[in-house]
Amino acid sequence: MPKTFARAAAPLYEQIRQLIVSALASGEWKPGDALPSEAALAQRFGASPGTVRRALDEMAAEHLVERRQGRGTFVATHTAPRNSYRFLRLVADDGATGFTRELLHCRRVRATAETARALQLRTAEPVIEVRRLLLRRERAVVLDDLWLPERHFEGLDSRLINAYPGTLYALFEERFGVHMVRAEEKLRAVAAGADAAALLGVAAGAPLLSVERVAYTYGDRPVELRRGLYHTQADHYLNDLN
Amino acid sequence: MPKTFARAAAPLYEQIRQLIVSALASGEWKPGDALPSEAALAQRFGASPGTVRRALDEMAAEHLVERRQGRGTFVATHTAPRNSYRFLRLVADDGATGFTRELLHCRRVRATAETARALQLRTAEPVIEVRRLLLRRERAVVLDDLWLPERHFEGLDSRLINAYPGTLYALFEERFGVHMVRAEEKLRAVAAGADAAALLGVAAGAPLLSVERVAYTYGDRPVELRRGLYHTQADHYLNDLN
DNA sequence: GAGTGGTCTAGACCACGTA
DNA sequence: ACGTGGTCTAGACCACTCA
Repeated sequence: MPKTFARAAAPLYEQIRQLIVSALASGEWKPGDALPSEAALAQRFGASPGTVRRALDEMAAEHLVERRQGRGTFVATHTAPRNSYRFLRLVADDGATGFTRELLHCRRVRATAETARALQLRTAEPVIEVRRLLLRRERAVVLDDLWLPERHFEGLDSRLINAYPGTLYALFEERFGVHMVRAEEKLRAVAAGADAAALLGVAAGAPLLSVERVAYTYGDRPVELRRGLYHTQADHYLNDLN
Repeated sequence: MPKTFARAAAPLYEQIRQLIVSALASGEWKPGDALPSEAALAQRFGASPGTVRRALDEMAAEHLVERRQGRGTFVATHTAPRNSYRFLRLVADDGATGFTRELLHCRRVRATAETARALQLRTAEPVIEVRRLLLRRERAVVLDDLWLPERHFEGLDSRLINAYPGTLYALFEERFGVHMVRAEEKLRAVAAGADAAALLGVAAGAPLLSVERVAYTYGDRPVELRRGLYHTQADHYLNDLN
């Protein structure tokens, strides 16, 4: 193998990582699928197994793939029960987890300037707006508003959401081939408006935790804007810093 | 017949990682110090350089050490400017960062039951209580209350805090040998009480972001409880999910 | 038993920082 | 020129899963 070539380029393991990410983005392997073995990938990319291993280890650390000894390397999926609430940091004070869902509406609207900016769309491009509640023990704790670019979610409607047993991200992945990879959240304390107060069963003006999320799919492309209002009376947003 | 033996030993790189952490905890190398080279550590632990490298890479991922090509591996320190706000996720909406500080008080008190539980102390053990403000552009945005076990922070007082130019965590590390490694935060939206409202310049009852933090030093030992109230009018708590 | 990822080793060479 | 970490390779052996 040639060893010396002007290296302004990324290291080989990083190039391989990006090639595998591209393959994931193109749908060559879908969430839940097994990737080829390390040896096969090494062959395909003309690198040593150790180098491919390093690329896969980094992807596992980013939750792009999941490695299971004796079985293989699998594309990460929101379908797996363990990943159901990967992006939802709200836990009950007593440690309870899990929610029931109540869809309020799902409709086609035009992107506001702000939504367009967050999703890198043009203003007034069609987006799908979803509003729903998350409940714990019959009590609403989260009011979520979502905006999704219609061109990635053609056909998404109330019937589809209500018929699907899993989480929204699992639905997006299964029905629309959009897998969420990471997200950025901005948190604030706000006073409840009249409508939110009514839906969450609190007084108008009560403090709520506002969570604005932009979620990204492969290649850092933003595909969801979400604004959540969390009622943090008996729940809290748990965050590990390191 | 499945062979079910007691417990498999941890892998060698993990054992080595723990040995190095113990050395850090014992103060063999202090924050900012250079560790011995990989080769020297390999010699010391009787392992191959590759195994030591893996241990160090994992420690670098946890921000326990910092690796610099050509220079060496260094114990992570809160003294470095880059780490000044490692645990403070509040950023201005315009992206500005950095604060000025105003100490309100620093005094010796007895641990409440709740504080004792968080810090794994006995109730009524002596702790040091610190209250301070963080300001951005002359405006108070954070009201912080801290509780520290006195046995780890003997001699901490207002004079010391006011005389020290860096962050509290840098002070703790330099003067008391307590280096913060990670933290857990619980976030809620709350209504401002009278005193907090006055200090932060908001109306009583205004929504504030409550941040309860427990910070840990080497070996997952809790050494600080902190309750922050963040005024999130022109600032937000930024969090990356992956 | 065959195939997978996990651990551990050994060594070559490169890039970087310092003296 | 030297010592450091960074990359890449090659191969042995172990642990786990499944047919």
